[in-house]
Amino acid sequence: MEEILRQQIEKIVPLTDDEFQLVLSHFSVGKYKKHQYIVQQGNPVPYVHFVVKGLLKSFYIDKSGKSHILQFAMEDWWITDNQGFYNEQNATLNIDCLEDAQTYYITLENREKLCAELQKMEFFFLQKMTAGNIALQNRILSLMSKNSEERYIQFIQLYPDLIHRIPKTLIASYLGISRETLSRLSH
Amino acid sequence: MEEILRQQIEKIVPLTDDEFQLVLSHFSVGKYKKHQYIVQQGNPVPYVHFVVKGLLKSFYIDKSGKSHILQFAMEDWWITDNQGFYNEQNATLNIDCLEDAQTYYITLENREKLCAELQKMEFFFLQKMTAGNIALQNRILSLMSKNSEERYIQFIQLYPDLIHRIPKTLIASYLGISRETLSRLSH
DNA sequence: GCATTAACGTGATTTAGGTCACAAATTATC
DNA sequence: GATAATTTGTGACCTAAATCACGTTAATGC
Repeated sequence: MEEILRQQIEKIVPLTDDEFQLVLSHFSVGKYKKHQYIVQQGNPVPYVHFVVKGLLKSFYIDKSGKSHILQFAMEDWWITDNQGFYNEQNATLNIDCLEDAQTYYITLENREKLCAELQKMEFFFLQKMTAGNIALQNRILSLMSKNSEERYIQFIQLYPDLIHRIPKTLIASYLGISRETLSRLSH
Repeated sequence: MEEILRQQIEKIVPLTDDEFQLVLSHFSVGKYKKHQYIVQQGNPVPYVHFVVKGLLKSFYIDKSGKSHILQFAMEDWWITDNQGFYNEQNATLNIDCLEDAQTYYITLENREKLCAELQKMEFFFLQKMTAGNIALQNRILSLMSKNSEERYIQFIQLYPDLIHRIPKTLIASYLGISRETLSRLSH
């Protein structure tokens, strides 16, 4: 399982065995069951999670009670409520497990410590954050410029693996359309 | 003008005079006129710009020819086509000036050099990128959970300064609604 | 293995917002 | 300062997608 984290980091910066052990020592392992919440609206957000097994989603519940999925996270993905975590505020999002899951998680303090001890990790996080920005900007443009069907097709292209692991209802919620509309699209 | 850049950085990391001179030496100054393009779809994106004067917008033109505004940038804001700049690809966005503008701009190479020479600048860029992520995620949730009127009200709250500098047509394009709908909202 | 819950499909109806068209008002530009 | 260009408002009409309401099928949990 550790290997997944190591490979994820080494896609961006090479690590010696010792360095990876140092990295690892700043993380903890968490195991969660399907339906379990790891972040809840209104509560603190102590960790960022790197998923090594399973599938999670982060979502926002609006004032009318409707739920909107911001992110899915499967193996090799990071997930947290960014606003809560980085600004040390209470969560505005919820995160729960769609499948039994295992993560490596880290606190803000340990993340900063790690970056101070191993400069290249700061570069790693900057690269990840940059890639995240690009993806988010593309999602915004997609929401603004594409209709339901185009967004669904794009989702299939971007995340072919997820289609078979996630109920259509949740994909609809991620795409910002109703489950009925999505049902009528998918032929 | 330099002072705006310095203050922007010092909001996050303190700098000595020498350090700031080092920072500054990696940037160049650009002056642009209203309607001038500084990034164009299909061309390389050599710089990130820090705006010290004026107002710019980045926008995407979809396949049906409609334009969607991704970002405005006035004094104290950063702007580029992230995907083009960081991945060294051709631009998918356009950036032009809504007012005569002046920026400090930096290449990817100089940015990396600067981070290597002055570690705290990497921390600075990471903080900025993180704040950007949070803002983008909120915008996505806003697009998914709020109607036109709510998004317009939110825009006014977030960017009260911009309301009087930007035609409503462009605000509509930023919010993802038609100018006619916005016109009917604003009483 | 059965009961409960969640997922999915589909019709009928509603609605927020888009599109088209035109006129008035405001702002740039030479 | 006159002319052109842009911005704004508003009516009439249209449409993509939401909502409501069923029934059916597939998972899931004990």
